[in-house]
Amino acid sequence: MPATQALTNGFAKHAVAVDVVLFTIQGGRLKVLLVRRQQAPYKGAWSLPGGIVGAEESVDAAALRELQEETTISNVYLEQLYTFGDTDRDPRGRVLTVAYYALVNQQQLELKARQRVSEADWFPVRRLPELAFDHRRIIDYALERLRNKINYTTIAFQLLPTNFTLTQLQEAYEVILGTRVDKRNFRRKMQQLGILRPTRQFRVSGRQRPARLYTFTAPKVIKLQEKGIIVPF
Amino acid sequence: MPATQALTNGFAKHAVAVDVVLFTIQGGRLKVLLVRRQQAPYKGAWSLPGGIVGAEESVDAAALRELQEETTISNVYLEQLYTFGDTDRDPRGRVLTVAYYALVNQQQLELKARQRVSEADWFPVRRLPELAFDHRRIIDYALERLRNKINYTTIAFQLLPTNFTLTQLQEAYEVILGTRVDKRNFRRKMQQLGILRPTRQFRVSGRQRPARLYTFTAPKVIKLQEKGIIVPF
DNA sequence: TCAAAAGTGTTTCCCCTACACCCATGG
DNA sequence: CCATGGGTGTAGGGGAAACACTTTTGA
Repeated sequence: MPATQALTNGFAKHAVAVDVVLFTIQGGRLKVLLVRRQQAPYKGAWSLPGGIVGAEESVDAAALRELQEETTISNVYLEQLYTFGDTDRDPRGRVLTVAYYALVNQQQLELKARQRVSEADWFPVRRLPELAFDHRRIIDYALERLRNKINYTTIAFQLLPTNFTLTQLQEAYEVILGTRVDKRNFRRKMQQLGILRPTRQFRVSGRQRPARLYTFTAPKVIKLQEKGIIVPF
Repeated sequence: MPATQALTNGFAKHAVAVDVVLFTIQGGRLKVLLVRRQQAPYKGAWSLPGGIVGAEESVDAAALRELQEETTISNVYLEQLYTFGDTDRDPRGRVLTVAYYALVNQQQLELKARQRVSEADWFPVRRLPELAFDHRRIIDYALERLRNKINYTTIAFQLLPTNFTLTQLQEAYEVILGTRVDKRNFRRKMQQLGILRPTRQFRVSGRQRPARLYTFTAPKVIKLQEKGIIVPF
């Protein structure tokens, strides 16, 4: 018997799923992508995009695959959240799920709408419909993680286009934290962090003064170990 | 066909394990519990306590069970860490593992030694032996989580006996963070947090002035949302 | 000229930090 | 009386918070 078989015989095996909480900011609200279930249980209910992990597929790869089945987005920020392993999560029987969350910006979103097959839509996190399984709990958990992490990392930039105004950036923080932020303090702190580069472009919207566009200099999401915490203002 | 069967037929199923990083403080060092593997692969190598999740067992319950197979500890602080889902972690084939970490104090430890069957021992996190699988990585991850979380929660108390001196508490922080801490600042900050209650007891050790014993007032691990961050001093 | 958002500095206060000596006890 | 850890206060600096007016543009 090959060594490969030693463990896989005689031990319990489990159905393992992935579920992805995909966040974006749209119309000044934080939203999540939900898909309508085509089969029982919870047929017709809204649920998180997700599915079963393949036999020879890594869990991370499965999460990415599910995301790409629902969208045409690439280069998404995707992070593992938590594994929900209670025995009674799924009425059909024992299904573990490894939850992820992901962040995209509206530019990336435009691509998506054309390609969708099954019904999917964006819902404000403060106005969620009834959800299948324990997906409401998973979203709550994702939101908590996002709120914490925005304070000491640069994930907020994942929700913005490549070029953005400082007001857009501030709105991202406000929408996620659910609080107002002082404009002058916010701008000073952001500029002190040294992760913004001003461009020579401006964004005109209506009849106000045009706003300067900035880009994010760091190539990836980074941890801010300086005291550059954003939270209370 | 009952609904229970709908999903469990025709889909990939996976072996799912739990692994637990059990920390304690002993002799002024942060240590983890390791057990010697009895079978191939990695036979004879040190590894984290852990095992396969049963068919009808929740993942949390499995982690707790593994802990109790190795120790007689109850009321342990146990927290899920991360799910390692690469396809090549285990040479026998595909095995997912859900990693946990746990914290115990020396009082609880004394109970343990009598009951152990298989070989197990405590190793300083800075002097780990060669480890089976990707367990080294799991320990590193657990340590990182612990170092972060000690700054904004009260988990450090899980490593101390019910009554402890302020010096013991400070040593716990120093051992975990790997840095020295200013005694006066530490004591002031801890007392300001309002989570310590002085007892009327003192601990005598040798020929010095006896140290007052304190207890932790909060019933559970709590988040410190005040600015009571502990880190830099 | 008006509406609407962009952009900009200063002061106050509190918290973090650095730092050194006396106390109580057992041997 | 001496060695050992227990226990205590203060002064200075820096970052966070509060706060309001001018600028630029299109209509």
